[in-house]
Amino acid sequence: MNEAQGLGESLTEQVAAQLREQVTGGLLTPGQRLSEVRLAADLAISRNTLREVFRLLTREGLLRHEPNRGVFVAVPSMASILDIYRVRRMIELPALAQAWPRHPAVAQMQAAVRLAEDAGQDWRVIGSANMEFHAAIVALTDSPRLMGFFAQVAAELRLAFGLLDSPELLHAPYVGRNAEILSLLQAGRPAEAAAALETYLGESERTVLAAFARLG
Amino acid sequence: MNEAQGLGESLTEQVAAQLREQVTGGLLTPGQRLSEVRLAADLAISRNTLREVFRLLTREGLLRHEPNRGVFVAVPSMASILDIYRVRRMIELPALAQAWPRHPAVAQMQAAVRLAEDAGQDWRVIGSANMEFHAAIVALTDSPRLMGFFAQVAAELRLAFGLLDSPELLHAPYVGRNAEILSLLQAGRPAEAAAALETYLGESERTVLAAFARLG
DNA sequence: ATGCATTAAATTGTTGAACAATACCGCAAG
DNA sequence: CTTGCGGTATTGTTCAACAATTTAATGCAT
Repeated sequence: MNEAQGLGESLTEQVAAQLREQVTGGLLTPGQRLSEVRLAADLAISRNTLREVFRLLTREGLLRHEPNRGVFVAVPSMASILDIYRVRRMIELPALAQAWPRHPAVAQMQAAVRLAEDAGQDWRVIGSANMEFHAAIVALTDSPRLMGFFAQVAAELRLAFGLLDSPELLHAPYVGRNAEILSLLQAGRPAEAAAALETYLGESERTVLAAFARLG
Repeated sequence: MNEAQGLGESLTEQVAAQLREQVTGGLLTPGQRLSEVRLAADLAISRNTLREVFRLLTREGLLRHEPNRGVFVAVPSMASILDIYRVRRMIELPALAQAWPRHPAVAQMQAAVRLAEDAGQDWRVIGSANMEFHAAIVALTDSPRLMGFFAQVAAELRLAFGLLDSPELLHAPYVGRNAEILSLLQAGRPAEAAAALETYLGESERTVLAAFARLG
């Protein structure tokens, strides 16, 4: 079990990234139970290593661990979505309002906008680019802790998105807004950019909650 | 290895709590290397279980993991302290400013204040009570994500405190301020309470940074 | 002595098997 | 229909082994 080792990264972290992708990408259904023996066999790793991965992703909030019962894909609730958007406001708004318009992360924001604009109808790429845009906003703070925390929360949100029916409606309307926020920031008007982001988040939250309520 | 099982909690989490306490309590020196075989023997657990614990605490920021070299107790830097206080401001100030004066967490705040007042000269208890006070402030938000994030950051800060020489100076001056903040909140003046907390955090940060600079 | 390549020892990374402890499931009895 | 009981599957934890890598030691040439 040592063929395609990804240079420096331990197997545990590789598999963690892989599983993270599968969970947030919707390949694994929320609530689904993950059998240790079966999943270990599927991933071609040992059960012990898989348990290390489980501990990682459980702390990230993507998996839920019930003692002596197993681990399950976390199932997003209305409360968790409300909480996530609250955290996003608390982090993203000050980050943007206090931003230095020539911060390196602005380039990341621009790259994410371009990526979304050139993505055509591929909502998967659009969604990913959208999240990169907001991660770049948080990167404006130069705070490793905020960036890590946001990445975690963003992963949880992606998990919730995967539960909804029409994902294109959740991302597509916002690529234009991202571009607007970016140009406001580049024009040296961070306060207005933050204001635009606030309405953005409000609408996004409403959309997500509505789509969520439509499921029961 | 199944004598004093702590009712429901898995052994991994028990040991994680134990190690967390040892790290934040200063029993383990920052930078110190933690040998898997030796520590596993000391804790009377298997190496595999210990590795699960390592993964937990590494993600919490208390340990650092260098591939193929081992795990070390994280060593706080000036940058990390600055970052931590920035996060604290961002979380605690809005939490207090928007607080409902009759929120259940107010009781926790009060309990922490009393505990500190009755602690005499035991700076260990005072420091612990102080942290509980601020955790209670975050609990005012009813946000599980913010609470978890704060707990993590607070643990990192305790780790940094352990590095400093006169810990009583870091906590003792602030028990009075905590009481003041609490009474302002109970009096229905959360804005003023938040303002008091802001000066509190500013002074505390300056004190910590000064003590830290005194080490090199 | 100093610098450097090579070998040996120690440690981490990962696996597989084993067993205990717990939860799950079907079935019989009341 | 519920309760109690056993059998089975799964998780929790340990142990022993080996591969891979780092660290230390050794010896040699300068």
